[in-house]
Amino acid sequence: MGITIRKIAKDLKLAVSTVSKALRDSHEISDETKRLVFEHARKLQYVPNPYAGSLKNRTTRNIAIVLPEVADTFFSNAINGIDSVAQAKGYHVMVYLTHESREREESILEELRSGRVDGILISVSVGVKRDSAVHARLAQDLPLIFFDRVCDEVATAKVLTDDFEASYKATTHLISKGCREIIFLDTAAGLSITDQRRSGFLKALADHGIKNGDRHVVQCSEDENESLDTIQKVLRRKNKVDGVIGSVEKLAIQTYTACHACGLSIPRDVKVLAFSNLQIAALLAPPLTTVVQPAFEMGKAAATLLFKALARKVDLRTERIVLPSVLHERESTQ
Amino acid sequence: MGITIRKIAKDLKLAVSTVSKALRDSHEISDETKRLVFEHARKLQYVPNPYAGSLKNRTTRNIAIVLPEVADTFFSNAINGIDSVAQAKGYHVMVYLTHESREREESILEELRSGRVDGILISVSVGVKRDSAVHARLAQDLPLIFFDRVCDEVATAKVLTDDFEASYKATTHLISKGCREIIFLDTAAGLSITDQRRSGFLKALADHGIKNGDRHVVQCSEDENESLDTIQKVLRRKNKVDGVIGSVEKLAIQTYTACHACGLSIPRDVKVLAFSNLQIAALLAPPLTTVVQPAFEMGKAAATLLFKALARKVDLRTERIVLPSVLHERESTQ
DNA sequence: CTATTTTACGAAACCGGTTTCGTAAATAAA
DNA sequence: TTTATTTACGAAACCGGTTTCGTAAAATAG
Repeated sequence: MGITIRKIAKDLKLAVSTVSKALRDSHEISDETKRLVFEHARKLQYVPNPYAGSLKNRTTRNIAIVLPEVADTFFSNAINGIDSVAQAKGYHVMVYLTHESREREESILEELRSGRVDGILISVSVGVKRDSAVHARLAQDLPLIFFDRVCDEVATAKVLTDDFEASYKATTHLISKGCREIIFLDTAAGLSITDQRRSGFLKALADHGIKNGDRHVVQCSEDENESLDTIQKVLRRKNKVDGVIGSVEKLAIQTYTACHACGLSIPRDVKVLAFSNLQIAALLAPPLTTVVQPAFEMGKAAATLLFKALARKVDLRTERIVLPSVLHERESTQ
Repeated sequence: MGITIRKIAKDLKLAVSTVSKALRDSHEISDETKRLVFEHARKLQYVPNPYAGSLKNRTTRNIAIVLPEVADTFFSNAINGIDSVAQAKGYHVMVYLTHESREREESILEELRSGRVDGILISVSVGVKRDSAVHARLAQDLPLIFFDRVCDEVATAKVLTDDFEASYKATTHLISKGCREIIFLDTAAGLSITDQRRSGFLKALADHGIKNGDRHVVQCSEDENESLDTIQKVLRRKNKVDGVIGSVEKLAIQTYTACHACGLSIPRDVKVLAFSNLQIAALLAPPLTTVVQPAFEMGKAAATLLFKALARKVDLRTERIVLPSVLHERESTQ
C-alpha cells in the first residue's frame, strides 16, 4: 500500500482536506502549513493516486490511440507525434491495436465508453463503414478524432492528407514517365484513404485520355500471401503492366517481392510507386518512389485538436485538417 | 455523466450493493434478480467505471510499456507480442516513449509509482546504469519486467536474446567470408545488449587469431548525422575495412547510406551485417544479412511473465528467459 | 472596545464502485 | 412445532482523493 494523503494528515496532525488543499497550493492554506505538508510528502515520496480524484472530477489524463497496427511506419510516426503533445500536456497514452478487425475495433470502442480515457484518436480498420453507428455514438460520449483513415459520415474532427491530389500527382508522374498500363493496387475493403487515392488515380487516367480506368484497379487481400499472389498474376497478364501504384505501404513491399519473383526489372519493365512512410525507401533495390504522408505532424495535429476539445475550446464536429503529402521521386519510376 | 450502478438500483428499487453483486454474478443474489439487473444494465448500456472499483481492490487492469521509441521494427513487434497477451487477458496497454533520455525515463517511472498501472514492461534507454536506483525501487513497488535492454543488477525478471552467442556467430560468419578488418559499430552509451554483442564479437575475433580487438570497436553517436559521419570516416581509413557489424538497426541503415556516399560496393568492398528486425531487409540493395531477434515472442514472453506475477504465481526476482536470435544470410555478406 | 471581515483549518459529503455485516423471511432439521 | 440454517437482500463502510461548508481565531473596521 502506497502513501496516502491520510497518512500525511495523520503524521502532521492535520485534516485530510487541509493536506489536499496544501498540495494543490490552495490560497486557503498558510505558507507555513504548505511547507510542512510539501516537505513531509517529499520525504515519504508521496505520489497521488491518479484515479482517486478522477472519480470526482471525471478526468483521467489518459487518452487512447486506436489503430490497425503499430508495425507500420505511418502509424508509428503518428504515435510519435501524438505522444509528443501528450507528454507535454502531462497526459498518458493508451494504445489499442485492432489488427484490421472491425469486430475488435468495435468492442474496444465499446469498452472505452467506461471512462478509462478522456478522449480518443482513431484510425479505423478496414471494414468499418463510413457511417459506423458505434463510432458515432462514441463521438457523442467523449472527444473523438479521426486521423488518416476516417468515417466520413461521423460528425467529428478529422485529420487527413490530400490523398486525392497526391494520388493524382503520383499517377501523372507515372504517365509522364511513359506508363500507360498502370495498375492501382487497392486494399480489400473500402478505406476512406484508398477511396480518395483511387479517385485521384482514375481522374488522372481520364484526364490523360486513358479509358476504362476501372480495369486498372486491382483489389488485394488482407492476407499477405493471397495478395502477393494477386499481384504476381497481374504482372504476368498479357497486356503488359508498365506501372504500379501501391495504395498502402504493405502493397509496395509485396510489389517488390512480386517483381523479383517474376523476374521483372524495376523500373525498366515496370515502374513502381507507393504511398509509404518507409524511411529506408531510398535504400531499397531500386530506391522506391514514394508519396510520403506527414505522419508525425498528423499525429501532432490530431492530438493538439484533442486537447483543445478537452479544454472546450473547439467544436470537434466542424474541425477538419488537411495536411499535404510529398512525392519523393526515386529510381523505381525513373 | 454515464450510467452508474446507483441509477440501475434506483430504477429497479434495489440496493446498490444488490446491483453490484448481481452484476458480478454473486451467489448471494437470486437468478430472477440477476436477470432483472442484467437486462436493465444492457438496456441502459451500462459500462462500469474501471477506476471506481480499482480504488478498493487496487488494480487497474492497465499495464505500461516503457521503451525508447516505437518507430523501430524490434520495438513495434515487441509491442504486438505484448498486446496479444494483454488483449487476451482483458488488460489495457499504456505506452511511454523515452526517446533515449534517461531523465525522461526516470520521471516516467517515478509517475508510474502512483498506481496508474498494475505492472511494467520496460526496455531501458541509453544512459541508464545497470544498477539504476530508480528502476530498483520501482521493481519493489510493482511488478517490473525488463525485455531486451535490461539493468543487469536490478533484481527482477528479464527477457533477453542470446546476444553474446548471436554476435559470436555473426562475427564468425564474416570471418568465414574472408573478412579480417571487421568493425563493430557500437552505440553511444553502454546498453546491456550492445555490451553482450561487443563481447561476443571480441571473443570471436580472439578465437580466430585477430589481435587488438578493441581497435575494431567504433563508438557511434545518438545523433544521426554525427553517427553517419563517424561511419564514413571509418570506412575511409587507410587499413581498409572489409566488414561491418551494426549493433543496432539504425546503424545498419546508416552504414548503407555511408557506403553509398563513399562509393563502396557491398559486399565486394565491404560486407555488412546488422542486428535488425527490418522485414524488408531482403529488399534492400543489396539484401542485408541480419541477426533477427524474436521480437514478437519476446514481448509475448515478457507479458506472460507479468501476468503470472500479477497472479502471484511467480517470483520475478529469479526469472530470466533467453530466446534465440536467428542469422539470416543474404547478399550483403556474400 | 465592539462589530465585522478575513484567514486558516476541520468535518463531512462525494465520486462509483466493492465488500462486510446484519437481518427478515424461507427452508430444513430436530 | 420449535429451533437451526439458508437464502436474498439492504445499510453502511471503504478506497483515496476533491470540494463544499462551517467556524474558531486573528485581523481590520468603525
